[in-house]
Amino acid sequence: MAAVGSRAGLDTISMCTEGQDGLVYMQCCGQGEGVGVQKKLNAGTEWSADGNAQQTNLLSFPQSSGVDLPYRSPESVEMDEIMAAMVLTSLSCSPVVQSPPQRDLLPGDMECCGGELSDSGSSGYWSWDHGNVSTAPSPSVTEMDRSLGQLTDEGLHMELDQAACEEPEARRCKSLSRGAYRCLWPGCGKVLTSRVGMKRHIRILHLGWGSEQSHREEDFYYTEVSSEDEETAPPSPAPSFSSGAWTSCSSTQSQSTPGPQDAPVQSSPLSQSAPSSVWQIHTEHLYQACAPIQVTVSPGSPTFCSWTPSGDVQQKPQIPAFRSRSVSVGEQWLQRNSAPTRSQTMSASPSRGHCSFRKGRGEAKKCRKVYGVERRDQWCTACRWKKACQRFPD
DNA sequence: GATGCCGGGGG
DNA sequence: CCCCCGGCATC
Repeated sequence: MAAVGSRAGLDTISMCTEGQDGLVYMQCCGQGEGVGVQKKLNAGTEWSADGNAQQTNLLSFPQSSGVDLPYRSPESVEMDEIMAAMVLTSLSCSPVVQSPPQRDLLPGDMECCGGELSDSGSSGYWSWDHGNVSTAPSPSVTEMDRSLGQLTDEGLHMELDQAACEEPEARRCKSLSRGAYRCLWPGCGKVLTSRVGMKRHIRILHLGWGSEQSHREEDFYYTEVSSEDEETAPPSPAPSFSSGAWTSCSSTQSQSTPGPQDAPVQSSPLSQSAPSSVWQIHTEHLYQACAPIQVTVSPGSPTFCSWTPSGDVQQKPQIPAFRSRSVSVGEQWLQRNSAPTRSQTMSASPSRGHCSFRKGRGEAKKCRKVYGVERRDQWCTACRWKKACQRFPD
Protein backbone atom coordinates (compact mmCIF):
# COMPACT_ATOMS: atom_id res chain seq x y z
CA MET A 1 0.00 0.00 0.00
CA ALA A 2 2.78 2.31 0.82
CA ALA A 3 4.10 2.00 -2.63
CA VAL A 4 0.76 2.95 -4.01
CA GLY A 5 0.59 6.03 -1.95
CA SER A 6 4.02 7.13 -2.90
CA ARG A 7 3.34 6.43 -6.44
CA ALA A 8 0.30 8.50 -6.37
CA GLY A 9 2.35 11.22 -4.90
CA LEU A 10 4.91 11.04 -7.60
CA ASP A 11 2.20 11.21 -10.09
CA THR A 12 1.19 14.32 -8.43
CA ILE A 13 4.48 15.79 -9.26
CA SER A 14 4.41 14.77 -12.80
CA MET A 15 0.82 15.16 -13.42
CA CYS A 16 1.16 18.69 -14.42
CA THR A 17 3.19 17.36 -17.25
CA GLU A 18 0.30 15.52 -18.68
CA GLY A 19 -2.25 18.12 -18.37
CA GLN A 20 -4.12 17.12 -21.42
CA ASP A 21 -4.48 13.74 -20.00
CA GLY A 22 -6.46 15.31 -17.31
CA LEU A 23 -4.78 13.14 -14.85
CA VAL A 24 -6.45 13.47 -11.59
CA TYR A 25 -3.40 13.12 -9.54
CA MET A 26 -2.85 16.53 -10.56
CA GLN A 27 -4.74 17.68 -7.61
CA CYS A 28 -3.01 18.62 -4.58
CA CYS A 29 -0.85 16.15 -2.99
CA GLY A 30 -3.07 15.32 -0.13
CA GLN A 31 -6.26 14.91 -1.96
CA GLY A 32 -4.73 13.60 -5.05
CA GLU A 33 -2.89 11.08 -3.12
CA GLY A 34 -5.92 10.16 -1.20
CA VAL A 35 -7.91 9.75 -4.32
CA GLY A 36 -5.19 7.78 -5.86
CA VAL A 37 -5.13 5.49 -2.93
CA GLN A 38 -8.78 5.12 -2.98
CA LYS A 39 -8.71 4.27 -6.57
CA LYS A 40 -6.15 1.72 -5.91
CA LEU A 41 -8.15 0.34 -3.10
CA ASN A 42 -11.28 0.15 -5.02
CA ALA A 43 -9.53 -0.88 -8.12
CA GLY A 44 -11.07 -4.25 -8.02
CA THR A 45 -14.59 -3.11 -7.63
CA GLU A 46 -14.98 0.33 -8.97
CA TRP A 47 -12.40 0.21 -11.57
CA SER A 48 -14.90 0.04 -14.35
CA ALA A 49 -16.20 3.40 -13.41
CA ASP A 50 -12.79 4.81 -13.22
CA GLY A 51 -12.97 6.34 -16.58
CA ASN A 52 -15.50 8.62 -15.08
CA ALA A 53 -13.71 8.60 -11.87
CA GLN A 54 -11.26 11.00 -13.29
CA GLN A 55 -13.99 13.37 -14.03
CA THR A 56 -15.32 12.80 -10.64
CA ASN A 57 -12.01 13.48 -9.15
CA LEU A 58 -11.57 16.62 -10.98
CA LEU A 59 -14.90 17.71 -9.78
CA SER A 60 -14.56 16.46 -6.33
CA PHE A 61 -11.24 17.98 -5.84
CA PRO A 62 -12.33 21.53 -5.97
CA GLN A 63 -15.24 20.44 -4.00
CA SER A 64 -13.37 18.94 -1.16
CA SER A 65 -10.63 21.43 -0.94
CA GLY A 66 -12.88 24.08 -2.26
CA VAL A 67 -14.45 24.24 1.11
CA ASP A 68 -11.98 26.89 1.85
CA LEU A 69 -11.19 27.95 -1.62
CA PRO A 70 -14.36 29.75 -2.47
CA TYR A 71 -14.35 31.85 0.53
CA ARG A 72 -10.86 31.73 1.65
CA SER A 73 -8.79 32.51 -1.32
CA PRO A 74 -10.62 35.59 -2.40
CA GLU A 75 -11.01 36.88 1.06
CA SER A 76 -7.83 35.78 2.59
CA VAL A 77 -6.06 38.61 0.91
CA GLU A 78 -7.83 41.07 3.09
CA MET A 79 -8.79 38.82 5.85
CA ASP A 80 -7.24 39.76 9.09
CA GLU A 81 -5.62 37.28 11.33
CA ILE A 82 -8.62 36.90 13.51
CA MET A 83 -10.83 35.97 10.69
CA ALA A 84 -8.26 33.57 9.39
CA ALA A 85 -7.96 31.97 12.73
CA MET A 86 -11.68 31.64 12.99
CA VAL A 87 -11.98 30.07 9.61
CA LEU A 88 -9.19 27.74 10.31
CA THR A 89 -10.64 26.85 13.60
CA SER A 90 -13.95 26.17 12.01
CA LEU A 91 -12.19 23.90 9.64
CA SER A 92 -11.02 21.88 12.59
CA CYS A 93 -7.54 23.17 12.25
CA SER A 94 -6.60 20.19 10.27
CA PRO A 95 -6.42 19.64 6.58
CA VAL A 96 -7.03 16.03 7.29
CA VAL A 97 -10.54 16.83 8.14
CA GLN A 98 -11.07 18.61 4.93
CA SER A 99 -9.57 15.92 2.91
CA PRO A 100 -11.49 12.88 1.85
CA PRO A 101 -11.98 10.25 4.47
CA GLN A 102 -9.61 7.89 2.79
CA ARG A 103 -6.78 9.81 4.24
CA ASP A 104 -7.84 9.03 7.67
CA LEU A 105 -8.14 5.47 6.78
CA LEU A 106 -4.69 5.36 5.37
CA PRO A 107 -2.37 7.32 7.50
CA GLY A 108 0.55 5.20 6.57
CA ASP A 109 0.19 5.92 2.93
CA MET A 110 -0.15 9.50 3.62
CA GLU A 111 3.14 9.58 5.37
CA CYS A 112 4.80 7.53 2.78
CA CYS A 113 3.66 9.82 0.10
CA GLY A 114 4.74 12.86 1.91
CA GLY A 115 8.15 11.54 2.51
CA GLU A 116 8.82 10.53 -0.99
CA LEU A 117 7.45 13.65 -2.38
CA SER A 118 9.37 15.95 -0.23
CA ASP A 119 12.42 14.03 -1.09
CA SER A 120 11.87 13.96 -4.75
CA GLY A 121 11.97 17.66 -4.89
CA SER A 122 8.33 18.34 -5.15
CA SER A 123 6.80 21.71 -4.81
CA GLY A 124 6.92 23.41 -1.51
CA TYR A 125 3.38 23.13 -0.46
CA TRP A 126 3.68 19.46 -0.67
CA SER A 127 6.05 19.17 2.12
CA TRP A 128 4.16 21.79 3.98
CA ASP A 129 1.02 19.90 3.82
CA HIS A 130 2.38 16.63 4.90
CA GLY A 131 4.64 17.99 7.43
CA ASN A 132 1.78 19.56 9.20
CA VAL A 133 -0.55 16.71 8.78
CA SER A 134 1.64 13.90 9.75
CA THR A 135 3.78 15.37 12.44
CA ALA A 136 1.45 17.85 14.06
CA PRO A 137 -2.00 16.41 14.27
CA SER A 138 -3.30 19.22 16.35
CA PRO A 139 -1.14 22.24 15.99
CA SER A 140 -1.86 25.44 17.69
CA VAL A 141 -4.05 27.97 16.01
CA THR A 142 -1.26 30.35 15.33
CA GLU A 143 0.86 27.67 13.91
CA MET A 144 -1.91 26.49 11.75
CA ASP A 145 -2.61 30.00 10.79
CA ARG A 146 0.81 30.40 9.41
CA SER A 147 1.16 27.08 7.81
CA LEU A 148 -2.31 26.67 6.51
CA GLY A 149 -2.44 30.19 5.32
CA GLN A 150 0.53 29.61 3.19
CA LEU A 151 -0.65 26.27 2.26
CA THR A 152 -4.05 27.10 1.08
CA ASP A 153 -3.44 30.51 -0.26
CA GLU A 154 -0.51 29.54 -2.32
CA GLY A 155 -0.75 25.85 -2.76
CA LEU A 156 -4.33 25.67 -3.72
CA HIS A 157 -3.95 28.46 -6.12
CA MET A 158 -1.22 26.56 -7.72
CA GLU A 159 -3.34 23.54 -7.87
CA LEU A 160 -6.15 25.33 -9.45
CA ASP A 161 -3.91 26.87 -11.97
CA GLN A 162 -2.39 23.62 -12.77
CA ALA A 163 -5.68 21.90 -12.92
CA ALA A 164 -6.99 24.36 -15.37
CA CYS A 165 -3.74 24.26 -17.27
CA GLU A 166 -4.54 27.61 -18.67
CA GLU A 167 -1.78 29.55 -17.08
CA PRO A 168 1.76 29.86 -18.28
CA GLU A 169 2.59 27.36 -15.63
CA ALA A 170 0.44 24.87 -17.40
CA ARG A 171 2.16 25.58 -20.61
CA ARG A 172 5.40 24.83 -18.98
CA CYS A 173 3.93 21.66 -17.72
CA LYS A 174 2.96 20.67 -21.16
CA SER A 175 6.37 21.44 -22.42
CA LEU A 176 7.66 18.84 -20.08
CA SER A 177 5.28 16.28 -21.34
CA ARG A 178 7.57 15.30 -24.15
CA GLY A 179 9.72 13.44 -21.70
CA ALA A 180 9.85 9.78 -20.97
CA TYR A 181 7.79 7.63 -18.68
CA ARG A 182 9.37 6.06 -15.74
CA CYS A 183 8.02 2.95 -14.19
CA LEU A 184 7.55 3.48 -10.52
CA TRP A 185 7.13 -0.10 -9.67
CA PRO A 186 9.42 -0.88 -6.79
CA GLY A 187 12.73 -1.91 -8.10
CA CYS A 188 11.90 -1.39 -11.70
CA GLY A 189 12.47 2.18 -12.70
CA LYS A 190 12.22 1.34 -16.35
CA VAL A 191 11.97 4.32 -18.60
CA LEU A 192 10.02 4.23 -21.76
CA THR A 193 9.30 6.93 -24.21
CA SER A 194 5.83 5.77 -24.99
CA ARG A 195 2.98 6.04 -22.60
CA VAL A 196 1.28 3.10 -24.15
CA GLY A 197 4.39 1.13 -23.92
CA MET A 198 4.79 2.01 -20.33
CA LYS A 199 1.26 1.04 -19.55
CA ARG A 200 1.73 -2.20 -21.31
CA HIS A 201 4.92 -2.76 -19.47
CA ILE A 202 3.26 -2.19 -16.16
CA ARG A 203 0.24 -4.17 -17.03
CA ILE A 204 2.08 -7.19 -18.22
CA LEU A 205 5.19 -7.22 -16.18
CA HIS A 206 4.01 -5.85 -12.87
CA LEU A 207 0.31 -6.20 -12.72
CA GLY A 208 0.33 -9.39 -14.61
CA TRP A 209 -2.79 -8.47 -16.39
CA GLY A 210 -3.88 -8.98 -19.87
CA SER A 211 -4.60 -6.07 -22.06
CA GLU A 212 -8.26 -6.41 -21.44
CA GLN A 213 -7.87 -5.22 -17.93
CA SER A 214 -8.26 -1.73 -16.86
CA HIS A 215 -5.88 0.68 -18.37
CA ARG A 216 -6.10 3.23 -15.66
CA GLU A 217 -4.42 1.58 -12.82
CA GLU A 218 -1.18 1.59 -14.65
CA ASP A 219 -1.19 5.29 -14.27
CA PHE A 220 -0.25 4.84 -10.71
CA TYR A 221 2.78 2.88 -11.55
CA TYR A 222 4.54 5.20 -13.80
CA THR A 223 5.35 8.80 -13.96
CA GLU A 224 6.31 11.07 -16.64
CA VAL A 225 9.75 12.46 -16.50
CA SER A 226 11.42 15.05 -18.54
CA SER A 227 15.00 14.82 -19.52
CA GLU A 228 15.96 16.86 -16.48
CA ASP A 229 13.66 15.02 -14.18
CA GLU A 230 15.17 11.80 -15.18
CA GLU A 231 18.24 12.77 -13.36
CA THR A 232 16.53 13.74 -10.20
CA ALA A 233 13.77 11.22 -10.18
CA PRO A 234 15.70 7.99 -10.02
CA PRO A 235 17.09 8.39 -6.53
CA SER A 236 13.75 9.33 -5.14
CA PRO A 237 12.04 5.97 -4.76
CA ALA A 238 14.60 4.04 -2.86
CA PRO A 239 16.75 6.53 -0.99
CA SER A 240 13.85 8.58 0.07
CA PHE A 241 13.25 6.12 2.80
CA SER A 242 16.53 6.89 4.39
CA SER A 243 16.66 10.62 4.29
CA GLY A 244 14.88 13.63 5.53
CA ALA A 245 11.86 13.77 7.66
CA TRP A 246 10.72 10.59 6.15
CA THR A 247 13.41 8.76 7.94
CA SER A 248 11.80 9.40 11.20
CA CYS A 249 8.49 8.19 9.99
CA SER A 250 9.79 5.01 8.55
CA SER A 251 12.05 4.30 11.39
CA THR A 252 9.39 4.82 13.94
CA GLN A 253 7.08 2.66 12.03
CA SER A 254 9.49 -0.11 11.60
CA GLN A 255 10.47 0.05 15.19
CA SER A 256 7.07 0.39 16.62
CA THR A 257 6.09 -2.73 14.84
CA PRO A 258 8.60 -5.28 15.94
CA GLY A 259 8.24 -7.33 12.88
CA PRO A 260 10.00 -10.58 13.32
CA GLN A 261 11.52 -10.14 9.93
CA ASP A 262 12.36 -6.50 10.03
CA ALA A 263 14.12 -6.66 13.28
CA PRO A 264 17.00 -8.87 12.34
CA VAL A 265 17.58 -7.23 9.03
CA GLN A 266 17.20 -3.59 9.67
CA SER A 267 18.43 -3.36 13.18
CA SER A 268 21.16 -5.85 12.98
CA PRO A 269 23.63 -3.50 14.60
CA LEU A 270 21.18 -2.97 17.35
CA SER A 271 20.37 -6.56 17.73
CA GLN A 272 24.01 -7.26 18.11
CA SER A 273 24.81 -4.57 20.53
CA ALA A 274 21.69 -4.64 22.59
CA PRO A 275 22.02 -8.15 23.88
CA SER A 276 25.47 -7.65 25.14
CA SER A 277 24.65 -4.53 27.04
CA VAL A 278 21.51 -6.00 28.33
CA TRP A 279 23.35 -9.02 29.34
CA GLN A 280 25.77 -7.02 31.27
CA ILE A 281 23.01 -5.51 33.21
CA HIS A 282 21.26 -8.74 33.45
CA THR A 283 24.16 -10.54 34.93
CA GLU A 284 24.59 -7.79 37.37
CA HIS A 285 22.30 -9.73 39.58
CA LEU A 286 23.64 -13.02 38.64
CA TYR A 287 24.70 -13.64 42.10
CA GLN A 288 21.20 -13.58 43.38
CA ALA A 289 19.25 -14.21 40.27
CA CYS A 290 20.93 -16.89 38.36
CA ALA A 291 17.82 -18.95 38.10
CA PRO A 292 15.88 -16.33 36.14
CA ILE A 293 18.72 -15.90 33.79
CA GLN A 294 18.98 -19.52 33.20
CA VAL A 295 15.34 -19.67 32.43
CA THR A 296 15.53 -16.99 29.85
CA VAL A 297 18.63 -18.14 28.17
CA SER A 298 18.71 -21.84 28.21
CA PRO A 299 15.79 -22.27 25.85
CA GLY A 300 18.29 -21.46 23.22
CA SER A 301 18.09 -18.88 20.52
CA PRO A 302 15.09 -16.73 21.33
CA THR A 303 16.78 -13.53 21.96
CA PHE A 304 13.63 -11.55 22.31
CA CYS A 305 12.50 -13.58 25.21
CA SER A 306 15.65 -12.99 27.07
CA TRP A 307 15.68 -9.30 26.38
CA THR A 308 12.25 -8.57 27.54
CA PRO A 309 12.85 -9.36 31.16
CA SER A 310 16.17 -7.72 31.01
CA GLY A 311 14.46 -4.50 30.15
CA ASP A 312 12.83 -4.57 33.48
CA VAL A 313 16.07 -5.23 35.11
CA GLN A 314 17.51 -2.33 33.31
CA GLN A 315 14.81 -0.10 34.55
CA LYS A 316 15.50 -0.76 38.15
CA PRO A 317 19.00 -1.98 38.52
CA GLN A 318 20.59 -3.32 41.62
CA ILE A 319 17.45 -3.25 43.57
CA PRO A 320 18.13 -6.67 45.00
CA ALA A 321 19.99 -6.41 48.20
CA PHE A 322 23.57 -6.20 47.39
CA ARG A 323 25.74 -5.25 50.19
CA SER A 324 26.21 -1.58 49.84
CA ARG A 325 29.93 -1.60 49.84
CA SER A 326 30.27 -4.16 47.12
CA VAL A 327 27.66 -3.05 44.70
CA SER A 328 29.88 -1.05 42.48
CA VAL A 329 32.55 -3.62 42.48
CA GLY A 330 30.08 -6.27 41.71
CA GLU A 331 28.89 -4.30 38.76
CA GLN A 332 32.36 -4.04 37.42
CA TRP A 333 32.93 -7.64 37.84
CA LEU A 334 29.71 -8.63 36.31
CA GLN A 335 30.25 -6.34 33.40
CA ARG A 336 33.64 -7.69 32.72
CA ASN A 337 32.51 -11.13 33.44
CA SER A 338 31.68 -11.87 29.84
CA ALA A 339 28.01 -12.32 30.23
CA PRO A 340 27.59 -13.61 26.68
CA THR A 341 30.12 -16.28 27.30
CA ARG A 342 28.29 -17.18 30.36
CA SER A 343 25.06 -17.44 28.54
CA GLN A 344 26.63 -19.59 25.94
CA THR A 345 28.06 -21.86 28.48
CA MET A 346 24.84 -22.16 30.27
CA SER A 347 22.83 -22.91 27.23
CA ALA A 348 25.40 -25.30 25.95
CA SER A 349 25.66 -27.33 29.08
CA PRO A 350 22.25 -28.64 29.96
CA SER A 351 23.71 -31.12 32.33
CA ARG A 352 24.29 -28.32 34.75
CA GLY A 353 20.82 -27.36 35.57
CA HIS A 354 21.45 -24.12 37.31
CA CYS A 355 24.08 -21.56 36.89
CA SER A 356 26.37 -23.94 38.58
CA PHE A 357 28.90 -23.63 35.89
CA ARG A 358 32.24 -22.79 37.24
CA LYS A 359 34.13 -19.92 35.90
CA GLY A 360 37.79 -20.33 35.53
CA ARG A 361 39.85 -18.73 38.18
CA GLY A 362 40.44 -15.14 37.31
CA GLU A 363 43.78 -13.53 37.44
CA ALA A 364 42.57 -10.85 39.78
CA LYS A 365 43.58 -11.11 43.35
CA LYS A 366 40.75 -11.85 45.62
CA CYS A 367 40.17 -10.77 49.09
CA ARG A 368 41.79 -13.87 50.38
CA LYS A 369 44.98 -13.15 48.57
CA VAL A 370 44.94 -9.48 49.25
CA TYR A 371 44.17 -9.54 52.89
CA GLY A 372 45.12 -13.03 53.72
CA VAL A 373 43.24 -15.46 55.81
CA GLU A 374 44.34 -13.76 58.97
CA ARG A 375 42.48 -10.61 58.01
CA ARG A 376 39.43 -12.31 56.92
CA ASP A 377 37.21 -9.70 58.45
CA GLN A 378 38.39 -7.36 55.78
CA TRP A 379 37.26 -9.59 53.01
CA CYS A 380 34.26 -8.76 51.09
CA THR A 381 31.14 -10.47 52.18
CA ALA A 382 31.14 -12.79 49.26
CA CYS A 383 34.61 -13.91 49.93
CA ARG A 384 33.80 -14.49 53.54
CA TRP A 385 30.93 -16.58 52.49
CA LYS A 386 33.01 -18.37 49.97
CA LYS A 387 31.07 -16.82 47.21
CA ALA A 388 32.28 -15.08 44.13
CA CYS A 389 34.29 -12.12 45.16
CA GLN A 390 32.59 -8.84 44.58
CA ARG A 391 35.33 -6.54 45.54
CA PHE A 392 37.86 -7.79 43.06
CA PRO A 393 35.95 -9.12 40.18
CA ASP A 394 37.78 -10.86 37.42
C1' DG B 1 48.14 -27.28 48.18
C1' DA B 2 46.07 -22.83 47.46
C1' DT B 3 42.44 -20.52 45.67
C1' DG B 4 37.78 -19.37 43.97
C1' DC B 5 33.21 -20.24 44.44
C1' DC B 6 28.70 -23.08 43.99
C1' DG B 7 25.41 -25.39 46.56
C1' DG B 8 23.60 -26.36 50.70
C1' DG B 9 22.60 -25.96 55.47
C1' DG B 10 22.17 -23.95 60.21
C1' DG B 11 20.48 -20.28 63.08
C1' DC C 1 18.43 -13.25 55.62
C1' DC C 2 22.97 -13.87 57.47
C1' DC C 3 26.58 -16.74 57.93
C1' DC C 4 29.26 -20.76 57.34
C1' DC C 5 31.10 -24.78 55.17
C1' DG C 6 31.52 -29.06 52.09
C1' DG C 7 32.98 -29.94 47.94
C1' DC C 8 34.51 -29.20 43.35
C1' DA C 9 37.24 -26.96 39.75
C1' DT C 10 41.11 -24.60 38.63
C1' DC C 11 45.71 -22.93 39.17
